Amino acid sequence: MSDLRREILDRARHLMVEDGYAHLSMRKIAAAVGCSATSIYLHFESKDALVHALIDEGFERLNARLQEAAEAHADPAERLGALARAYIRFGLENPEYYEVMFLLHPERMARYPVESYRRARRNLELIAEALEAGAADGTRAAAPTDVAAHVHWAAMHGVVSLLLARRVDVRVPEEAIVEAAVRYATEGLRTASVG
Amino acid sequence: MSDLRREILDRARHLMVEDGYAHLSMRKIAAAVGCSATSIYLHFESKDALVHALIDEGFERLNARLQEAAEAHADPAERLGALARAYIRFGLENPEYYEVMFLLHPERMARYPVESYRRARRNLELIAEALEAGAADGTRAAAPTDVAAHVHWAAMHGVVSLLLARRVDVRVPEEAIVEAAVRYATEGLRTASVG
Amino acid sequence: MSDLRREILDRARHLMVEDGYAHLSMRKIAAAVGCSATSIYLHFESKDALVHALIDEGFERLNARLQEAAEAHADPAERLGALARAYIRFGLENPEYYEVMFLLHPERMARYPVESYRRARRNLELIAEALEAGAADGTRAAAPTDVAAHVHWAAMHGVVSLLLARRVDVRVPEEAIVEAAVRYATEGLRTASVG
Amino acid sequence: MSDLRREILDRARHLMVEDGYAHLSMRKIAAAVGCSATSIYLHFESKDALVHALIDEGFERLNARLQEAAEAHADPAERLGALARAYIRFGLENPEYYEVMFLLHPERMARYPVESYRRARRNLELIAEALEAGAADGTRAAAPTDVAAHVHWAAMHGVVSLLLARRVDVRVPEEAIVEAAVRYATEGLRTASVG
DNA sequence: GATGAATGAGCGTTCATTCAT
DNA sequence: AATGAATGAACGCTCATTCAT
Repeated sequence: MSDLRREILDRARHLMVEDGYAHLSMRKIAAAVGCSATSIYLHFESKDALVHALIDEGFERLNARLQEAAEAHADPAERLGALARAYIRFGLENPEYYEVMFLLHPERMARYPVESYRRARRNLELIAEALEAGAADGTRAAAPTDVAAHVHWAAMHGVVSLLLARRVDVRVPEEAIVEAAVRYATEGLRTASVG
Repeated sequence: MSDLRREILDRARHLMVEDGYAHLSMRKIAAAVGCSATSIYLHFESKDALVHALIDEGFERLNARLQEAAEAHADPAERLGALARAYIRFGLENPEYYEVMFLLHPERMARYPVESYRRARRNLELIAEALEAGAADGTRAAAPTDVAAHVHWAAMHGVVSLLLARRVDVRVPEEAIVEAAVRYATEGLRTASVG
Repeated sequence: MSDLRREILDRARHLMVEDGYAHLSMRKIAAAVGCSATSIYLHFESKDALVHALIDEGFERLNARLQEAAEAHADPAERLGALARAYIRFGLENPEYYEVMFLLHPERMARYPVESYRRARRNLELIAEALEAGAADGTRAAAPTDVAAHVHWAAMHGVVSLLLARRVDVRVPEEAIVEAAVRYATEGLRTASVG
Repeated sequence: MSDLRREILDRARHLMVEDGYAHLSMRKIAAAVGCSATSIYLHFESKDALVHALIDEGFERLNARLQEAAEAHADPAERLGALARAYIRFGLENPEYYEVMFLLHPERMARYPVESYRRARRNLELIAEALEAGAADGTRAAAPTDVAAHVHWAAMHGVVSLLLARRVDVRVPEEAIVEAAVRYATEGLRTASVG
């Protein structure tokens, strides 16, 4: 992959977290990179394509983190907690990726390649697998794990997106919320929670 | 309130859910309403003012729903569940309001009157009060309720925003996710969950 | 003349000196007056007509000042000096009038009634008469007084417009320039100056 | 310098003298040039920047003319006359430049680079130097030359601006006025005129 | 592989003016 | 005598994109 392509992606990410997706423009990226706006088109078919590339990268990185977390813990409950923590951490540490990964509605994103979304789904599967492991060893009720996995994910996503959007009262320490959310996810999905 | 003003707000809301905030423009609103772009300025000082009016309306409606839910249940746990259900329902039934209320970063929204944000905070207080009532009657551990309230809110918000963004696999029934999330919120915030 | 009409003219004048002619707008005048923009049209056919009314008023007032100055001095040289001083003073004390009276090119001012310009010409005649009186009593060479009158006028106009436009170095005292210009006009038009 | 940039400047100048600064718009310039409005922004950062470029050019040309006039005459009185004539000629021959250079109020012109105004001041210095030379050789009283220089300038400026604004009766020959003004300036600033 | 020049569409906003009441 | 509602035209400016070089 060309250096310029790499540079463009990085600058675009940073611009996005600074000014927001709405204010991301080809000109500004070019100016930040130090090349002409035209040059970007040598590496990306369009602005959409560039954004899609960022989303892809984001999912790849998130996947790696979750995979790592999952593999580090054999115990289903621990694994679930580790997944939750890894997810939130990723979001908070990579706001540039997170925003573009989840704040855009797919239907509004002209022709986003389906294949990329498949990767997104892989994250859910990691959660679902942990839940199933829990069901298998009896620490967790057998239940529709796909539903539970979505709820788990939603809880994590909610924390990340409220924090990133600065919707949380600054007097409430971020770390406390994260830890409570992780515990919440771990405990909340226990036996009783999914019918 | 003039008919046109009402019409503008309604069309703007609908356009927002169709095209997203990013693509909302005065001209498009005018076209949808069937008036000139200039006419909008007879009712709203600026585009920002129009959006703020929508946000205000949204918070007012959400508030009403939550208040109603809270008042309908004396039992803290039930009240918490009712709040969760009301919140999610509101979001899913009013995607137009929800998007503009919660998906915009406040810092990027230029001069949104502080007073309106106070109303937003009122929602959180309703949750916090239910949690405190639970702590008082012993069904719930005494704990920093502000943290717990945020986590509760985040879980609901996560469900709403993933569903609105069509991030959830269509084969998983929406209703199942909502119900699981509500139960999850009710149970998950029990004694053990917040240290 | 109706009170509102008077009020409109006055506010318009003041707005003009504050924001400049370019930024004078019917809305702003209306807001300053405290009436609706539409109401202005009950008293003035158009924005141009309003501006023309201001110009008329301005010339009327300037005329009065010059007439007064001319009548106060029998000696031609003194009269000339008095006219110069009166002219400059008028300009500096009534920047609102002066700007609109002289900074607009007549050809750019849709249909300005010729009759008003006749009043403008009367000012020149006052100067010309003083010059002719000087020629008659021998203190001044017989010469084309219309040319001399224009030059006299131009010198005064130059001082006023540079001062109003803040083109003059602030370290040079305004009063010194005015006095020098008056003396200049009085002396400079002596015998030798006009061939 | 690109051809288009040159073309834009030229057309803008001509439009300004036809319609006045107030009616100068990017779209009109573009239409006159035969390019899109957007293209102008490839050569000028903003409308202000374009106007500033015109002002700069204007001062450069005026400076050259005055410098040339000053250098052509050793005798102070002659030099003063030559400066006056050169100034007036420049104004009458370059109404487009003159308007933008002197008819705009600097305070209303948003961030005009100070450095450019320094060049404007250089013109005044040329006059002041001639006056001082006159004082030195005794043909002129020692006196505050800055005041006298401003008055001299004002007289020339008055002639130019009245003529450009077509304020002068067409029956009075322009050439006669110019010559009288030059003579006036030369003589009028003699010994007696500045105390 | 890289660029400068160019553009049509669109943006939020302001304007003078008209018209029904 | 006065107004609120309405509008078409225009404003300066930014955008993603194309094309010849």
